[in-house]
Amino acid sequence: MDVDTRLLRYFAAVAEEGHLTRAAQRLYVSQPALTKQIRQLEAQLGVQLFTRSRSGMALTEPGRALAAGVPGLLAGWDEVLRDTRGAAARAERVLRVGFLASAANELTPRIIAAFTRRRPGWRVDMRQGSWSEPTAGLRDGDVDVALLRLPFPGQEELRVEVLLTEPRCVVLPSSHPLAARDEIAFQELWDEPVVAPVPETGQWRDYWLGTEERVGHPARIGAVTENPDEWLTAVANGYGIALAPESAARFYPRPGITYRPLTGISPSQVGVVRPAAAEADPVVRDFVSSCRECVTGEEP
Amino acid sequence: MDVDTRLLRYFAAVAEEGHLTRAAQRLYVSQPALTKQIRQLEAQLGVQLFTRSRSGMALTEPGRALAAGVPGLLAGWDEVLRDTRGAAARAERVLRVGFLASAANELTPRIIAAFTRRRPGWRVDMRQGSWSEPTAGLRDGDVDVALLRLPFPGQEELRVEVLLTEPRCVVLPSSHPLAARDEIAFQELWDEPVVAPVPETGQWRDYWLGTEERVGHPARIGAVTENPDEWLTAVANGYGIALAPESAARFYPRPGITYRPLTGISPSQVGVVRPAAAEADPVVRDFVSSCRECVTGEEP
DNA sequence: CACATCCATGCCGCCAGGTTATGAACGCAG
DNA sequence: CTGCGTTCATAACCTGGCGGCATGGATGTG
Repeated sequence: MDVDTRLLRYFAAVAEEGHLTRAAQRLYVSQPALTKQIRQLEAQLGVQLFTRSRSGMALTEPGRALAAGVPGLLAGWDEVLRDTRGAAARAERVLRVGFLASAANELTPRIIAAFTRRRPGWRVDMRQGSWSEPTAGLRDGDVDVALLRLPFPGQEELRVEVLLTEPRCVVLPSSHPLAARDEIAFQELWDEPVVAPVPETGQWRDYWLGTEERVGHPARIGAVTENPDEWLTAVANGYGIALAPESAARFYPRPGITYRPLTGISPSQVGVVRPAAAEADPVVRDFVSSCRECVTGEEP
Repeated sequence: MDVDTRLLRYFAAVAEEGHLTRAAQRLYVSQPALTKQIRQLEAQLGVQLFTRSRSGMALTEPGRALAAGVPGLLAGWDEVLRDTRGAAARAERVLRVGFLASAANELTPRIIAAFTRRRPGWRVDMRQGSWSEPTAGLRDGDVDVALLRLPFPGQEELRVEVLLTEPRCVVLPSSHPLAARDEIAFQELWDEPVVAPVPETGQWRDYWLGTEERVGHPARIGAVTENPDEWLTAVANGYGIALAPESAARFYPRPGITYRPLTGISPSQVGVVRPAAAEADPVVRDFVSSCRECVTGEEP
């Protein structure tokens, strides 16, 4: 018997949530669509998977059996998918490099140039991840190596090598009173609402909220954003201020946005990150070497 | 990314066959349909899986990666499916009993009655398997226990208990010269074409061709059939003769068909069969006990 | 008793998969 | 060289299924 993995995901969602309605909104489909799908799954299997009631959908015994197996199947499929895509990238001589916002700043093109010198015929694919995925796809095998700002969650199980350090500054709406100042102390911003990344980013979020430097004074969240564009727009619209690396002033200038130097806050670091397993991959090693080469002296 | 397992089966077939056209006929779909599906799979993955040429479809490197993973996924799904159906059967108090043709003859209803006495509230589901599946679904987990004629392929890894033994006879078209005889020696039939089961049945097929008793004189196959109906029809139409258990004369009488006693051939045995793992299942044990009870004396 | 919250149903538009028929490229035999 | 058979690709068409909206029915709650 054949099924679509989508149908399995539907089933898993309903099994987890215990409610058609809630599962439906989590899956971004209408509730009737889910009703139909689940009923069809039951019909195809010839098995009743749920007992319906006013208070939701409860798994039956065979439903539990299916629910026990489905996550493993989906994980297996995702893994095969990644392996296939990885093989395709290698076969096409593509190195997939993940990053979140500005990657390694002005260093980035130099790194790519150095890598291309080492590996003629290879191409570098720069892939910007969303902030809800703090490793830019590295943990899921969607990229081979990543340029990330530290710290980020899951950092411990990955190989990290710091490339550069730069001060953090503050992003203000140009209309903000402090925007006129030449330099600002972080403490002056403690009561300002902050435009923050999504909660999944864990310590990365804390870092950009300046939690450590607030010594217990909690940050007030003014808006939650998924990527640099949303983030700048939110600041420009006055939802709050934000911390940023100094280079953001060069990479993300924008009308209505003002960057100002900040004191009383630690600098930001950018590192090159790869899974421990990739240590054996000569192409990844070459990329890391290229990063090192661009950092250590030999400036143009 | 989502896929239908059907699509994965398509891919696996093409990968194995190396030809779109051949895979298409193996899958019973048209070649254009396969073309479209495979191209769509490639498009969804963003990966070229095959290199096309006049002489077929050859896997690319990423194609090989996918081909390596897909069989495991499909096997995993089939297993989850079986577990779910098995759980459903247990939950509904259904014991699924497989058989191929006549099961345990007149004993069958008595066995079911005895089982129902031991397990009130349980229902027995008798499932006739096709001859291309010699264990009637036992090996695939489609049934919990089976009533089968011995020997059959794969017998060694299953628990078998002989229930009854009965002579084998011959099935002839009524118009056959030998149909007039009261008793026939097997040797007289050596040159007759035989209506045989499909080749997958292995030693089961050999047994019903009488290979052992032919001492090297090979059987001539007159027709290949999948189930009792096809088999009797083939005999009635004169495609050949066939061996059968004596009870077939009672269970499968049919105009144009004559059963005659046979000498010079070993008798047939029926056994109750279950996987070693089912030894722990009290319901299966009760069924086996019921079989034993009906065999040992205590006739009505 | 009205209301909120479940899931189920009916209707409709659209897309994806299948089929048949046909085309294009190539190898092979006469 | 030419016709035939093989391969995969393309085009036109039909249908079934999926998803969306609106609504209904059952059940507990203020």
